[in-house]
Parts: sequence; C-alpha cells; structure tokens
Amino acid sequence: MAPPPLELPTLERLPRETANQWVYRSLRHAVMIGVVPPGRPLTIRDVAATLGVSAMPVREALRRLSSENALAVLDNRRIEVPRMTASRFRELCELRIALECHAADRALPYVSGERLAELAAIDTRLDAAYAAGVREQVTTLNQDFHRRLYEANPNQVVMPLIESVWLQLGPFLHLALSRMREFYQVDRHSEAMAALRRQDPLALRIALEADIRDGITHVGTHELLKAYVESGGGAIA
Amino acid sequence: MAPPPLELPTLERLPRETANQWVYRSLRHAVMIGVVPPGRPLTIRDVAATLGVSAMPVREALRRLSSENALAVLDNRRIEVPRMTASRFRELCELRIALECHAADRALPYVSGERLAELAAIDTRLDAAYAAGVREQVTTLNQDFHRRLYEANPNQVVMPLIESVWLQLGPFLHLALSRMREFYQVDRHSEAMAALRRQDPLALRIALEADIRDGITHVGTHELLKAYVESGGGAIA
DNA sequence: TGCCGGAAAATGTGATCACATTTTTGACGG
DNA sequence: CCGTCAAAAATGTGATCACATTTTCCGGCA
Repeated sequence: MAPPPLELPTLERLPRETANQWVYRSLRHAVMIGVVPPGRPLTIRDVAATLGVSAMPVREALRRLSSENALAVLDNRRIEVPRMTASRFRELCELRIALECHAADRALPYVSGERLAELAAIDTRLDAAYAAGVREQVTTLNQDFHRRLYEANPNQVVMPLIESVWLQLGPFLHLALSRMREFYQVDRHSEAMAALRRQDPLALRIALEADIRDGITHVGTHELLKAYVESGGGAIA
Repeated sequence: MAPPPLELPTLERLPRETANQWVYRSLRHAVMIGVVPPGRPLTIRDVAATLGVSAMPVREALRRLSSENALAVLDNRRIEVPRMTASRFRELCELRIALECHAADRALPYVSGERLAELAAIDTRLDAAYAAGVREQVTTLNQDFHRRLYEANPNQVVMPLIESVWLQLGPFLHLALSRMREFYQVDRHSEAMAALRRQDPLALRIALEADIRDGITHVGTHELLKAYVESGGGAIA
C-alpha cells in the first residue's frame, strides 16, 4: 500500500534565503514538532515535490539533517526519522542533562543582569503560553530559555550539540507535551535564575537537571513512550 | 596572490563506496590531520578538481562536514577550516572531558571481558606506535581506544557528538603531537582499564579526564596554541 | 600615491538529465 | 494459497549546465 502523502507545515520563505536553507528549516521544524512519523521514508523527489523545489536543495538539506542525527540513513540509502526505543530515549535524556549542565557551568560566569532580565522575560512568556495551552509555543520558548542561557558564554561550542539532542528528542517531546498537565510544575526556571543571581554553580546544575527531568521523565514518560513505540513509532527496545 | 594549490592526502576509494562517502572521508581525514590550514577557503571546484570528481559529491561532503562543525560556513557562503582561538580551544577541551566522562559512565556497565581484551590490544599497539614515533597512528589508535570503550554501550547517541569535538580539535591536536615527548607519560589507559575491571565509575572518570588533559593541556598547550595562532592559524582570542 | 568603481573572473546555487541501485509488482509454478 | 523470480517502477547518485552572487582585478581620478 502507498504511504500517506507527505505533509509538511509550510514555513515562510525569508527574503534572500536560499532554497537550501528554507528546505532545511522546513524539514527541521517538521521533525521537531513530530509531524513526520518515525520510520516514514523521506524520499528526495517526494520532499522536492511537496515543497516545490528541485531535488538539489532537498538532497543537501536531508544530508545535513542526517549529520545532525535528526534523520537516519539506512543501509538501503533510504532516509527516515529515527525510530525511538526506550533505551535510546533514556540515553538521550541522560546525555541532554550532562550536556546542558556542562553548558550552564560554562555560561554561569558570563551571565549579566541584562541576560537575566532577558531570561525572566522569556520565562514570563513561557508561563503565559503554558497557561494558554499553546503546546508548540511552550516547546519553542522553553528551548529559547535554555539556549539564551548557554549562549551567555561567548565561545559557543556546546550549543550545536545540544540542538542535535533536542532534535532527536523532538518528535517524542512534542507527544509528551500533548498530555500537558493542567497544574503547574515547580518552576525550575525560577530556581535556575536564582542560582544565576547568586552565581551558584551547584544550585544551577540541580535546577537544570530537575527542569529537564520534569519536562521529560516526569510527564508520565513510561506510558507515553510505550504508547509511542506501540503505535508504530519505533521498534521494541 | 593566489593561494597555494590544494593538496589532499589520497585515501583509497573502497569498492562500492559512493563518491560522496569517499570525498567525505578524504576531506575529514585531511581536516583531522591538519593538512588544510585554518582559514584556507575550500571551494567546491577546487576540491572537485583535486579529487577528480564532479561538484555534486563535493557539495554534499562539504555541507556534511559543516554540519559537524569540522568546517565553518562564512557569511560569504565560503567554507573554511575554522580558526582556533585560545578560549575556543579551552571550551572544546572542557566539552571533550564532559562528553567523554559521561560516555564512559554510560558504557561502564556494558564492558565485558572481551571488550577489555580488545582495549588492551589497542593500547599495546598504541604503545608501539608511540615508541616508534608514528604520530598519525598514535592519534588514530588513541581515538580507537576511546571509541571502542564508549561503544560498549549498545545504545549509541554520544559517539557522534564526541567525533564532532575530535574533528574540531583535530588540526591542533596533530600539531601538539608533533612535539611528542620522548618519555612516556603516565599510562592513563592502564588506569582506565583497571577502573573498568573494578567497575569503578569514579576512578574511570578520573583516569579519562587525566588522559585527556595529558594529551591536550599537558603537552605544552599554551606555547603551542600561541605558535599556532600566531602562525596565521587563527585570530587572537 | 591612494582610493574609487566597474568589468572580468571565480564561486555558490539551483535545475535537469542519465545511469545504477533498490523496491515493488505481478505472473508463473508449486 | 503461497513462494519465486523477472520485469517495471521508484529512488539515490553523479555529471553538466545556466544563472546569481561574490571576489578580484585594473584603469581612471582626486
């Protein structure tokens, strides 16, 4: 049977943006919000036709996302969204914690009052989005919060790796958020900001790890992952 | 004035290997051993002519290495080996330690007797190469040792990120090895293997961190980096 | 001499085609 | 009814071309 037609959310093509970049952004976004089911083969011609460009930019975008481990290249040379397993998920979570705690450590000395204000502003908008139940925005703003924190360090070498992990967790995180709790969780971002103000590395690590675990492990991960895997999202671990 | 002609070490093209993979391997190897001076622009046509292939595989290989942060894409759309600065170097070292310690932690429970034997074998060959002063092989075998250790964990998500960091440190590490000491340093690999045998996570971390610092920071980094930067290798930090 | 400005060369980008490999299809025989 | 295998379709790979952008070069002018 033929696979369902590929549907990609249309991202506006920025002025002076190359087709390459546009295709890359579109595919990346699609993967991140999980509209492409894991295991669904992404063929060059298919994506090209869907986005209305030639094969060339698609090839480079697919290759790029593969390098970032957002897509998997099979032996067949076919490309798909990687399937998730319970153990891979666990590894990704632990890796995310290790990476982000390290990034926070290295950013801490550079965090200025301005930066703190910016983080607070993002957090406010995040709370609003959370209260309004706008899932996609919650994800985006949460990532913004973390990204802007780590970017306080002017010598950025960690951020690209963190983005890679986010991409790999992306499809599933989005699913987890779909069962977003009504009640607020403990505000780990506030704790993190307090730690930043006190220049307290240990407290910062603790707050971040708790924040990540809250967002991932705590939201009924086990059941969610099980449902995800069983719905054809991936092989059994 | 015209830049010096591009010279790339010729890697044998494996049977059934696509041009894409071959170009990727060649460029990657060239970057890793530091034959391409940082800042040297890598043009598609140039690489294509040097390797005797068309532009297509080169484009994808360059794009791929850029995604792995082995190459930098400038605003001009030009691609070059990233320039090194003292602070970027420091960040990369710390990141490497954080990543590899984490990887070792996650691999430890999976390390079998067979695996330990394999590591010991690699280490033996490494000692031989070190004694013989074969720089390139020392680098390769050292990486093999670390890679095979982390790969004990069957759910590999860290390794690609570590490889990325290796690539970014590559050009400079190679330089550092060029002043390889005559006397053996403390054998950190033995310490690591002892820790593995005892299933002792903390000792493993300590051994690995020491091993990495020995290989990087200890080999007169400061002077080397200074020389490297001043020789046109990168901007002043 | 030093600096501007446009022409010429170099380079990246995107489209299209030919071909090799892989996957799917469907007819045939058990 | 099911497995097998060859033909057909789909797909990835690599080459080549046309065009837009960028860089380099060089003559003219202050």
